[in-house]
Order: sequence, then structure tokens, then C-alpha cells
Amino acid sequence: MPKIVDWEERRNLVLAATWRVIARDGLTRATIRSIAAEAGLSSGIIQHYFEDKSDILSSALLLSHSRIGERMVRASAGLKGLEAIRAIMLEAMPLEEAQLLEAQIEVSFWGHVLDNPALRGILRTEYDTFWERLSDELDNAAAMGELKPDVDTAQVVRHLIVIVDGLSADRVLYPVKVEPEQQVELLDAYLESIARDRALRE
Amino acid sequence: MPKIVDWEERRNLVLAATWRVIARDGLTRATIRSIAAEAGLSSGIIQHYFEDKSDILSSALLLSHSRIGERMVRASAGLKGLEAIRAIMLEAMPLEEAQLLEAQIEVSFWGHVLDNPALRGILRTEYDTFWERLSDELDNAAAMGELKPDVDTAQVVRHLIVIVDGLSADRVLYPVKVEPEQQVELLDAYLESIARDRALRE
Amino acid sequence: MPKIVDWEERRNLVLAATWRVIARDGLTRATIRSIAAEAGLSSGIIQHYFEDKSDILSSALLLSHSRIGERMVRASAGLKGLEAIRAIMLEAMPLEEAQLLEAQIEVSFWGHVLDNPALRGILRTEYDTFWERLSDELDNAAAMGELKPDVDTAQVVRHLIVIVDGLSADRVLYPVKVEPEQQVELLDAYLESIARDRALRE
Amino acid sequence: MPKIVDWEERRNLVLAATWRVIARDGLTRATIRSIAAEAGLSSGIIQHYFEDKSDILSSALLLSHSRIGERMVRASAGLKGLEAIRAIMLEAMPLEEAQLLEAQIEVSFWGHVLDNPALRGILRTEYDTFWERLSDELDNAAAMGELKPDVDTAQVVRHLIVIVDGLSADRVLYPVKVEPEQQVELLDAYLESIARDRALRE
DNA sequence: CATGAATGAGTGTTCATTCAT
DNA sequence: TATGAATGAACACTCATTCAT
Repeated sequence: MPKIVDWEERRNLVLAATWRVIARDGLTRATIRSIAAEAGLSSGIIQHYFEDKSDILSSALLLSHSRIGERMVRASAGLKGLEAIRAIMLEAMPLEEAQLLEAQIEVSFWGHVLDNPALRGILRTEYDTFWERLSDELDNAAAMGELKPDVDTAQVVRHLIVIVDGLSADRVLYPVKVEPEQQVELLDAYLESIARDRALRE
Repeated sequence: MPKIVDWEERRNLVLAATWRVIARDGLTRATIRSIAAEAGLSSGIIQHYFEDKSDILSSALLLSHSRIGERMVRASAGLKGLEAIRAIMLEAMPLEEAQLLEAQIEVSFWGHVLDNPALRGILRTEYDTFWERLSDELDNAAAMGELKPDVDTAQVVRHLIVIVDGLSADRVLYPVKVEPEQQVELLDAYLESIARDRALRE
Repeated sequence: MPKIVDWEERRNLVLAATWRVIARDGLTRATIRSIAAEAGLSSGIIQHYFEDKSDILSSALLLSHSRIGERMVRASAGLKGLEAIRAIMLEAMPLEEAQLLEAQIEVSFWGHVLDNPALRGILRTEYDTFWERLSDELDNAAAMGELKPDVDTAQVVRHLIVIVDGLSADRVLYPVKVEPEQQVELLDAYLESIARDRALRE
Repeated sequence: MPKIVDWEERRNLVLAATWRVIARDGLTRATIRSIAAEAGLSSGIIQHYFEDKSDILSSALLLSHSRIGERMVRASAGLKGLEAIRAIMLEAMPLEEAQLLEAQIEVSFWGHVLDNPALRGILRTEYDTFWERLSDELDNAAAMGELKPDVDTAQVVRHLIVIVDGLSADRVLYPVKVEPEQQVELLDAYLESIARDRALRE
């Protein structure tokens, strides 16, 4: 009988190590050796669980996104319209420590999209998924009469994603300039600007 | 002093080549050799004009920023308040081809800030410069009564920079999702949301 | 003793898989993993049946030779002199598909004799065995008066082995240049050149 | 002004080192590092003169062949027919030390043809070149009436190449079995078997 | 008996950097 | 000033081998 290992757990161990290395040292220094060392493994073992380095990086990115997605679902459970959008946005924005790490990973990958066309495809799919999620709830908000009458919903979704991506970049690059409370204020100010008077939370 | 002009010219030649290589192949593939080849120079000569590779990259980033800064000055000459802000923003946003190249360079560098602490310092200084520029004009706008009474100007500046950075990221990563007209609409919608009624351009 | 039969069977299973991998992908790509996969076994189990990789390869070569030897015995049963030599040669030459596979294995190993001194010893023993086999029958042929009077039998044996090895190389490297019929013609022309007139097959 | 080097000489230096490593340690151990060390260079420099490892090996093989070809031309200058063929064959056969090295290289490459399809193409072209060379002179011999009337010249060329390749293999694998004199005797016996009586050398 | 997880040395390759010319 | 030859460290990746299960 072979040594029993939980394949998925093992992969996640490596991917979490990958996240830490990227966030600490940058994607360039996220070598197979440094990832393996961070995970407490030898460099060779990584090829048991991943095709190649590109597979590690893609998987790390996708797992990060899937964790965020799960959090969004949990956070917006039972909510609808603008409240759901707010909950979703708060999970995507780099507020807490854990989300800062996600932002660092995200921004690091952006810088390699020009090198790595495969990455570009992944990010685009993820963009569409996020767009869909926001768009659906914005339609709900419109149906519920939460929005000002002349609001262009596609433009709002676009702006919301710009906010998430801009905040992610700025939080990583200039941490003190976008503290959590400031991020929330920024979001709320924007949501208020599209909401029908008295529509939002009071 | 023609020497100095030549020297500066030579540096700029190399830096423009660096931009092209980064935008085309990504920062990872922007090697000294590829930059030299793009500039039509031998790889060795680059050490006469730059300390090391990191110096090339930093200089390329700074030159790009200084070009953008010059454009902002030109574009906002004679304007004040929200109109000046709009002009400044339009130079920072990735609208035309030239600005797309700048955005590609910018986003590529973001992904290497974690690798390269020197870059982080540069970007932060640049952030502060941009903040100052927007903040000054926003104060003008307030003084001119262009803003809604309860507007938090620091928050607006923060949001404006988030818009620039978010649009830069999204334009590089998902070009068709943020076409130039959509960018301008997004900006104008935001400016309108902070402007006193009838304050903006009609 | 069924155990031993199983063990031998298992080894032969692995060795046949080794042949197939070598013939298909080359000796360089005949890794323990690829051999195990081809045999439908796990890579670890191979160490139960073989010392190490070198043992697998040596054994594969020896088994191939022993199969050829058996075929020679069967083919030359009841024959003597030049007819026996012809029968033996036809088994050693790369005529049919099965013998082409043997030639591919053989030639692949030649290219690794310089890497692997153990192989050299094996091949030399095999050479002597083959020499002996041909030499004995050539002595018979001489005793039977089948040879021209001035024939140097050692030289003939040497030439016969050169033919086998040269044809093996050429059949592997340039298949269309040494088709089976051409090989047989070549052999027959040579045998005729050493045979007393009217001694051979009419 | 750059350091002046003779590119061709530098390449040949590396290729000669490659030959020595292959002949001494085998193709498998002919690593870029070992070749560089044998040539007295650092491993990195090799990429200045060669595309990649495959380019080194191909070039080494082709240079070896081209040297042999040159020797054949020199050795057969002024000769015609069977005498030219004999001179050509004596250059291709592994008689002297230098030719033994060539044979070791040759046989080593044979063992990697199944791994490396590019190699196969090279060897086939070389085969055709050799065939042509022998075939032309054999036609001369026929025209000069040196051959027995019923000789099949294509079959003879095939046999001559089989002799060269078989001797190369055997000389590398079983050196004492095919000493130089024995090789020459073998060749002469074969040539005599295809020559009209009294046609050859007296 | 058998598995496959794990190791670590070795490979080809790339590259910033140095330096003789 | 300028070249490009040369170095050596770092990288992703492969693999025979070991060993806990």
C-alpha cells in the first residue's frame, strides 16, 4: 500500500506557499525552489502535483479567485440589489490582511500578462465572471427601484471593477493612501451617487 | 555643451527602446540584450549610460512619468478647477495608443514592485506628485463653487487616482472592456456626481 | 516452483516493455517511469525485479540476444555448413519487423557502450558466442569441401559479422536503402564468393 | 574595438572538444558543461557560438563528416575506378587513431537517432553523399572493364557501405577483433571478389 | 509484495555583469 | 567611446533512487 496523501491538500499547501512567496518577494522571485522551500518540500516533488511552473502559478491565481468567489457568495447570501453589491465589493476590495495578500498576488500577475498570454486568458475569464456577478445584482437593484432612473448599469459595473482593480493596485503600491476605512467610504460614496434618494441603508 | 545633449539623447534612445520592448514582450523579457538590440546598440555600451539594469528600468519609468506630467501641464494650461482636472485626467487615462503604451509599462512595473524596492520608492513619490496636482485643482474647484457642498476633497482625489490606476490595469488586461469613449463617460459621470448642479460644462 | 516462473515472467514483461520503449522513443527516453508505464506497472516495483536501471538495460539486451540465439538454433536445425550459416545469418539480419526491433535495440545500445562499460563486456561476450557459432559451421563447410581452397575462415567470420552489424546499422538508420530482399541478395552474393563453384544451392 | 576572435576557429575548438568528450565518455555524458570544460571555456560562452546543444552535436557530426570527405578527395586524387574506391574506403574505415575517434563519434550518434529525428535527417543526407561518391567511381570501374561482367553495382555500393558501417561498429565495440590489417584484408578480399581476374593491383 | 511520495543531483538554457581590446 | 567575448550564478525541469506505508 502506498503512502496515502491527500492530493488536493498537498496542492493547496504548495499554492498557499506560492501566495506567500509572491506577496513577500514578488512573482519574479517565486521560483520553484523558493516555493518548495516555503512549503517545506524538496523542489522535485512539485512536479508530482503540477505540470510545470506555469501550472503552479495559474493554479495559485485561480485558487485565490475561487476563494474570493466563495467568500462573495457567503457574504451576499440573503442579500439583494445594492446591499448584495456592497457585500460582494467588500470581499473583493483589499481591506483585511488576507485580502491584501490577494491583492499583492493579483497585481503581481498583472505585471506578467504581457509575458504570458495564457495568464491573460485566465484573467479575462475571471473578469467576465466578476462582471456577471455584479451585473446580475445591479439588475436586481434596478428592478427593485434602488437606482436613479438614468443610471447606465453597464457603466456602473465597469466603474465598480475599476474601483476594485484601482484600489488593489493602490493598496499594494501605496498602502497608507488607501486604508480600509477610506476604501469603504469611497465605495459608499460611489454607491450613494447611483442610488435613488433614501434607497440605501438607513 | 553638446556632449550633454548627446548623452541625454542616447539615454532617451535607450529608454524609448525599453518602453517598446516592455510593451511588446513584457518586463520579464526586457533584457539588456533585447533593449540594446531594439535601440540598435551593442549590449556593452549600455553600461556607459546606466548604472545597471535596475537603473535602466527606473529611468524608463521616470521618463514616462515626466512625459505624462508635461502633457498634463500643456493640456491644463489656461484651465482651472473641474475643467483642469478633467484635462489632467484625460492625459493620465489610457485613451490613445501612446497612452496605452504608458499603461502597459506602468502595469508591468506594478508587478515588479514587490521584487524591486527601489521601484516602490519611485512610484510613491510619483503618487504624491499626482495627488498634489489633482488636489490643487480640486481646491480651486471648491473655491470656485464648482463642487457639491459636502464633498470630501481628499476622498475625491483618492477616487480619481483609483480611476486612473483601475482604468490602466483594465485597459491593459481587458482592452475591449474599457474603450476610450467608455473611459471618458466613466470619468464624466464621476465628475458630475461631485459637481454642483449645472456646474460642469454646458 | 511457480514463484520462480512468475518472477521470470514478470522480468520478461518488463524487458519486453523496455524493448518497445527503446524502439519507439530511443534509449535516452527509456526511463524507469516510461518502462513501468509501458509495462503497466508502478515505477517502484521494478526495483524488486532488477538491481537498478543499468540492470534492466543489460537484461533487456541479453534477453534479446538469447531470443535470437534460440531462433538460430531452430532455424539451423538439421542443416550443416554453408546452408547452416545462411540460416543463422538470416536470423541475425534485420529482415522482418521483429528483427528490425532487435536491430533498433542493438544499435541504440552501441551508442551507449562508451557511457556504460558494463554493456561493453556483455556485447563482447555475445560477439564471441556469435563468432563461435559461425566459425563452427564454417569449419564444417570447409570439411565438406564447400569452400574455395584459399578461403581464410577467420576472415570470413569477421566479414559475416561485419555484414550483420553493418546491415543492422543501415536498416535502422536508412531503412529504405537495405530492404529485406536486398539484404538477402547481399548475403547470397557474399556466400557465393567464398563457395566452391556449384557448391551452393542449385 | 572589440576583442577579436576567429569565430570559425572558436567553433572548431568547441567541436573538437565535443569529439573528445564523446569518444571518451559517450554522447550521454557530452554535456555542455563537460564540453566547455574540455575546451577550457566556461559553459555560458558556448551559446555565443551555437544555437543550443543540438546545434553543437549536429555541427560536430557534420564537421567530422566534412573532414573525412576532404580526406577522401585528397586520397583519391589522380586515381580512378577500383583504385579510387579502395582509397576512399581506406579513409572511411577506422584504421588509424584519428579514424577510430571518428568511428566512436559516428556510432555514438547512431544510438541517438531514435531520440532525435533531426539527426536522422543529417545522417541520411550524408549516406546519400557517400553513396554517390562510391557509385560514381564504381561506374568508372565498370567503364574501364575492371569489374566482373555480372556485377550489380548498386549492390556493391550497398555492400561497401555495410562494410564501412559494420567495421566502424565492430572497431568501436570489439577493438581487437578488427585490427587495421584485418580491415584492409577484408576490404581487399571483397574488392577482389568483384574484380575481373588480374584487374586489381599488379 | 507493491505503491507512489519524496529527494537531490544533474541537465540545457538565460542573463546581468565584467573586461580585454 | 564602444564592442562583444567571456563568466558564473540562477532558472525550470528530469530522473534514478529511496523509503514509508
